[in-house]
Amino acid sequence: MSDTQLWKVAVDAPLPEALTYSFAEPLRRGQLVNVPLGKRKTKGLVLGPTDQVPEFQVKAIDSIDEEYAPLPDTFVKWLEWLSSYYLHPVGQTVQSAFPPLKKADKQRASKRAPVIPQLEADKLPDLTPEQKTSFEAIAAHKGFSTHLLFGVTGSGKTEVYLRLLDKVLKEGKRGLILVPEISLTPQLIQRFARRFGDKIAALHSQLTDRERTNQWWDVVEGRKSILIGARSALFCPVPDLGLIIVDEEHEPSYKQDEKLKYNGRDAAVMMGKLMNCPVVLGSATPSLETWKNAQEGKYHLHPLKNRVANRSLPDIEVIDLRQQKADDDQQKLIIEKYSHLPYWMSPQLYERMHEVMERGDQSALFLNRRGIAQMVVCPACGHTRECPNCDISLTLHAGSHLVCHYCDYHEQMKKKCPDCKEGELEAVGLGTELLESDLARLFPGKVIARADRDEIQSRADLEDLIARMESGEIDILVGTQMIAKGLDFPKLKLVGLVLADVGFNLPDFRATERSFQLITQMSGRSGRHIKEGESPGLVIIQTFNTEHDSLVFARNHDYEGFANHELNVRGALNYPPVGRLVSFRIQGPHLGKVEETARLLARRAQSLKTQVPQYNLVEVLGPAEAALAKLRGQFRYHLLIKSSQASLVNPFSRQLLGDQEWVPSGIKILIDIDPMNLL
DNA sequence: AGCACGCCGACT
DNA sequence: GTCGGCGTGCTC
Repeated sequence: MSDTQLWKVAVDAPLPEALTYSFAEPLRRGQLVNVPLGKRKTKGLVLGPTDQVPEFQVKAIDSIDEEYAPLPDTFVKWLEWLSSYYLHPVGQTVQSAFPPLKKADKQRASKRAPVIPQLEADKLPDLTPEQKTSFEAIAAHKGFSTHLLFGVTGSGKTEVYLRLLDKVLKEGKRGLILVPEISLTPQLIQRFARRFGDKIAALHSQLTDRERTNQWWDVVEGRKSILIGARSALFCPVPDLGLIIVDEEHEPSYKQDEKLKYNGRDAAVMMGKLMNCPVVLGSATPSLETWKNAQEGKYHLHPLKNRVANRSLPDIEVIDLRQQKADDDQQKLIIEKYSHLPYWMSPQLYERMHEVMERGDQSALFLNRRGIAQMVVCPACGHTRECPNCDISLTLHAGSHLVCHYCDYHEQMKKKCPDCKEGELEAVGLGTELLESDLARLFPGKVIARADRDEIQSRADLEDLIARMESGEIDILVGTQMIAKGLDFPKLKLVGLVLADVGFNLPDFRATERSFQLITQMSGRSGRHIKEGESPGLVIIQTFNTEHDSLVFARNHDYEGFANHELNVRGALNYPPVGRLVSFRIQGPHLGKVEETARLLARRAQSLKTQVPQYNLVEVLGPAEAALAKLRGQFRYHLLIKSSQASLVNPFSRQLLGDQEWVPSGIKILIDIDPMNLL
């Protein structure tokens, strides 16, 4: 071997570490190179030179990929942090930093609408005093600092973002704004396009590979100075980054739940730190993680307490669904009068819907369950139809279709119970499809639309629905939480949560937080355009548990009260954000082997605890069958690692997994650092 | 992730 | 006999 330099290269393969290659010519960290790997060729990212001469035969890098200039050092650092923090193979982490196709050599005319529309410039609205204060306080920061823009819905957070971006642009820097995929609608992009014209680029899941590639180059080569996108937009190396904004920072969808299980919000804060620029997190219902950081002074808090134009918050009315006893004659009369209502519709909700529609306004009903019924049960033997691949009951849809909501398995519902062959299967439960058909009966002649994953499959479907809501064609909208977020309809004056309990009882320590957020978001949909003097919008929440923590605080619009209360609850058990959590999932096609490996993992964890003194602050929970014990033919077990000492969980998890040579074949172990979903 | 090797069932 | 099914193992 000659004295050619050795390099650490992160190759595109699921290897825990970078591999060592030689190259006779000069090379730079961040450069994409072509390397041989086994019998094939692949791409790799140069992480840096190394002096360590390995005992095996080192291969040479084939060539430099001339298409890409080396990625900036801070950006490579960010990729390395992602890989090490989330325990994901470094080679597969760095691949996301490149566009899917080769650079286009000439612009070809596309039949698709442009990614960013050309629009007339907007004139600047005046800032409210609160907006002005927040803007100035954030704008005073040049280097890394994290800000929580805590603004109730309708308080004008977006206008603050726009002003901050405008300032950053005037300083010759670039801005990156992350939004949840679901709210990355043409309306939002239009709003940015009206302010910043052709300086905008966008990256989201609806783009073709060619559009994505072109947007990437537009940003990287500086033709566009603001990038707006879903969490994956973080992987576009924006030059001269001066500001990162994460809108709706509490959204669970910022967490990727496969492959590299990163949280876009946390990764954005780390990027701000490495790029030395401010990060603004915006929310009406901040995650407890962010709220805690703001309370402790790690993040700067900027409250926006008032809605613009002094629109008042809607009234929240909680309806107790527990059956009322007919004690007296008057009660009997009332029960008699409303006996035609389905059990899920309270007389109060029914009357309010009538009132709203008589005024020509719209109502919307939410229920976080699709279909007609959660399950079909045989009344004779108690048999429920379950998915053959997943441990979950099949949901009844129109046309007697039974569907698995996890793997999309379909079957036709049989009349007779397939188990005892005697009873006739009965539908139990409630779903959006059932609401829709009941409503059609209760409000004949009214236009009812449904918005759930079955009905709204593409962006075009959603666009169409939005247009029909805006034009006032639709009287009643029924949907899952798909429509709880971000939508803004002037004539929507009543929002109903049909059964709040669906969210209360999920097997997840964040269930109460999620409920609070959902209720608050829903209230944000109602009466956004009330004029001075008009009565405020109305929110009706139906529940069997009127005293649930999330309701008690949400009905008073008391986020701070809720957050402080919930932080105490979490702290008592060291749950995040007070403690840290890592979830290990053990899965495979044979139950016995999965169980055995889960127990082996737990034994390794217990023995690791005794080897390092500080690890007595680490709790090992489980192993236990996962809440979703079987999914797509794979049995699943969980092991949870919890600690009050945040810095311990990552090294503990890394050591626990070790070289993975102890893992038997046919078993996969998936690690989720800071999990959002414990199913 | 690929791409090999390797060891059993049904094919011209 | 051998073509190919996908379980198992390795990649500087």
